[in-house]
Amino acid sequence: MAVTLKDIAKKIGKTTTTVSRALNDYDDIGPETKELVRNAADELGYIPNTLARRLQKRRTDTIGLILPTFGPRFSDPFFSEFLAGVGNKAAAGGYDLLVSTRPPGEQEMQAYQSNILSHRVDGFIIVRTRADDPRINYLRKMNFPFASFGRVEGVLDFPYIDEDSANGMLRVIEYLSGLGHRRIACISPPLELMFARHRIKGVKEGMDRLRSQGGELLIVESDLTQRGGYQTANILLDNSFSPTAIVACNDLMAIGAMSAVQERGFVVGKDISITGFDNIPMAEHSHPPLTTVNQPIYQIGTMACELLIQVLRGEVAEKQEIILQPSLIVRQSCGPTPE
Amino acid sequence: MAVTLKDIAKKIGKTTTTVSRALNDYDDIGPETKELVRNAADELGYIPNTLARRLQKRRTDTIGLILPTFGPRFSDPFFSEFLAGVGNKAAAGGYDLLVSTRPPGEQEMQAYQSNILSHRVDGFIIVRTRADDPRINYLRKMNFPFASFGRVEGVLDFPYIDEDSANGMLRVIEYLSGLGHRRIACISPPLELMFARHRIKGVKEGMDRLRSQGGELLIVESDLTQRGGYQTANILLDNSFSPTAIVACNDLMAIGAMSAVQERGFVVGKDISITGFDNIPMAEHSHPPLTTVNQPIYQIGTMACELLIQVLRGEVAEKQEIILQPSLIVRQSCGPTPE
DNA sequence: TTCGAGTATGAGACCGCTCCCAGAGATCTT
DNA sequence: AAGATCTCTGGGAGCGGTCTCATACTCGAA
Repeated sequence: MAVTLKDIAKKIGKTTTTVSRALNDYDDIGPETKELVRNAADELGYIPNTLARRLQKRRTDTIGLILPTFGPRFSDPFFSEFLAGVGNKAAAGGYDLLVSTRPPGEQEMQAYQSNILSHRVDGFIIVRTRADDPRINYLRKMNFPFASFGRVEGVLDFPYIDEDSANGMLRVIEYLSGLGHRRIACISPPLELMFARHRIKGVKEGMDRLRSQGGELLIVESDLTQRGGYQTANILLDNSFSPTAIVACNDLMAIGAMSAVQERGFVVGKDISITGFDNIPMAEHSHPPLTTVNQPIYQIGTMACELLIQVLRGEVAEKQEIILQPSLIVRQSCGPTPE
Repeated sequence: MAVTLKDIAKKIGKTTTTVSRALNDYDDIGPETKELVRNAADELGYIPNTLARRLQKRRTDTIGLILPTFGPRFSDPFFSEFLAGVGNKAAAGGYDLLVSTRPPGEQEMQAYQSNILSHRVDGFIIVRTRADDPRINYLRKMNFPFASFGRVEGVLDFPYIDEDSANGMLRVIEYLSGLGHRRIACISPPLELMFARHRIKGVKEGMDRLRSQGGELLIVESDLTQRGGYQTANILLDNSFSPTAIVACNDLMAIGAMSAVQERGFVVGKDISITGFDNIPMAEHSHPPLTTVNQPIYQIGTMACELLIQVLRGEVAEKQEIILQPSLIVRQSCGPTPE
C-alpha cells in the first residue's frame, strides 16, 4: 500500500498533524522537526494522496475543457494546438486538465452540468464562443469560474481573450483591394459563431470603403471544414458572380477552396486569389502557400488558461479582457486582378 | 452548500448508511424505503460528491492520456481524432479523461510517475509506441493498468491495438509496382517509433519481391510533419537517385512532399507518384487527392479505450490483442511510370 | 513573582461517502 | 414454543488528508 501521513508519524513518533504541517512548511513547526519529517518522508517515499487532499480542501485543482465537435471525424488542427497551450499552462500551474468532446447542444450542456455538480472541476475554459452562448449563460448563472476564448454578444463581464478578427479581415480586404480586387466572395462559418461575426464584420467594413470604387461582396455560409470550403467554392464558381478573390474565414476552408479552384484549371494567385485565416501549419505548405492572418493559437490557449487560473486563485487580474492584434501573413495565394 | 447524504438522511429520518445503499440499489433495502430515499434525493437535488466517493473506493474512475509532442506547435490531426475516440468511449463508460502533452523523455516519464503515485488515474492509454518504450517498461514494472495503440519490440504481454502497417505498405508497393514503378524512395519517420518500423518493413518486403525486376529502394528519415516531408522530398529530388515514386510513411509528410515536387514544376501523379498513410481528412482534399492507406483512427481510439476499461473492470477480455487490416485508398496522386 | 505573549506540538473533528458488523423483527422449522 | 433463518436498518469505523483548538513549555516584562 501507499505511504500515508500516518506511516511517517508513526515512524518518527509524532502526530499526523505535525507531519502534515511540516510538509506544507507551516511556520509554527520547529526547524529540526521539519527536517526530521522531511527526511522520513523521503525515506519512505511519501507521495500525498491527491484525492484525500482535494476532498478536504473542497477543491479539485482541475480545469475542464469540453471541445465542441461535430461528428466523430474531428480533426481540427485548431483544437489540438489550443489544447496543448491550455494543457501546458495548466500543468505548470499545478492543475489537471479534464478533456471531453461533445457536439454542441443538449449533451454538451449536460457535460457542463454534471462536471460542476459532481465536483469534478474548479473551472472551465470555453472555446469557440457562440452569439448567445448557452455555456456562458449557464456558467454565469451558476456563478462558476470560467474564462473563454472568444467574446459573446451582450455583456462581457467575464475574463476572455480574443483576437481582433474584424481588424484582421479588414487588413485582408485592404490588401486585396490594393491588388485591384473588387468582386470578392467570402466563405463564412456558421454565423452563430462569434468569431464568424467578427470576421464578417471586418470584411463588410472593408468592402464598405470600396463601395465608391465598385466593390461587390458575396457571402456564402459554410462549415469550417476543408470539405465545406471545397463544396462552397464550387457553388461560388458556378455562380454568375465570378469573384476575382475568395476570402475564406479560416485556413481549412481556404485550402478546400483552393482544391475546387484548381480542379477547374484556374491558377490560384493568378486567376483567382484566395485568403485564409488562422495560419495553421498547413497554410505554409499548401500549394501555393496560403496568404492568411496569423492567430497564435497556442499562446491563446496558454493565456486563456492563465486567466482562469487567476480567477481560481482569487487573484485580481490586471487584465480580464485581452484582445490580440492580428498580423497579415502574405504568401503566394494572391495576386493582382486578372483583366 | 451542496446536498449530501446526511441531508437526505436527516430529512427522512434514516441514516446515511441506508440512504447510501438505497441510492446504490442494494437489495437489502426495502422497496418502500428505496422509494422514499429516491424521492427525497430528487427533491433536494442530490448529486454525489465524486471526490468523496473516489477517496473511499480508492479508485479515480479516470483514464490518463499523455500525448507525446515535439515543440509547442503541435497540430497533428492524428491526435485530435484519436483523442475524440478515446474521450467518447471513456465518457460512455463513466470514466473521466485526463489529458496532458509532454515531449518524450524526462518530463514525460515524470508525468506518468506523478500521476500514478499521487493517485490521479486508474490507467493509461499509451499512444505512438517506441521500440523499447520507457513508458511501457515503467507501467509494466509498476504493474499499472494500461492499453496501447501500437506494439513494441519484444514481449507483448499487455492489451494493445494496432494496424497491420507492414501489410498496408506491402499493398502500396504492390500497387506502385503494378503501375511500373521500380525506383522508389521512402520517407520514414524516426525509426525509434514502432509504426515506422512496421511500415518500413512492409516497404522492404515489397521491394524484395521486386528485386528480380530491378527494384531499387532509398529510405530517408524525416519527422512526421508536413515541413519535414517537404524538406526531405527536396533532399530526395536533389539526389541522383531520382525516384519515380515517393512513399511517405504518413499523410502529412506526403502532402509536404507534394509541395516540394510541385514547386519544381513536376506534376504529382504523372511525373512523380506519391503515397501517404493514415487517410487523414486532408488527404482527400489535397491537390491532387492523395492515394493512401486507411487507418480508422477514431475507432482505434475507442477500441484502445475499451481494452483499458475491460482491464480496469477486471473483465477478462476475449481479445487482448487487436490487429486491424488496412485498406488501400486509391486517389489521384499516383500514375504509371513516365518513360 | 506572576502574568502575558510566543512557540511547538498534540488531540480530534471533519470533508462525504462506503462498507463491515451488529441487531431488531418477522417468518420458518421441528 | 423455541431456536434458526431471513429481511431490513442502524452504528460507526475508515479512506487520507487539513484545520481548529487546546496545551505545554519558554521567556521577557511589569
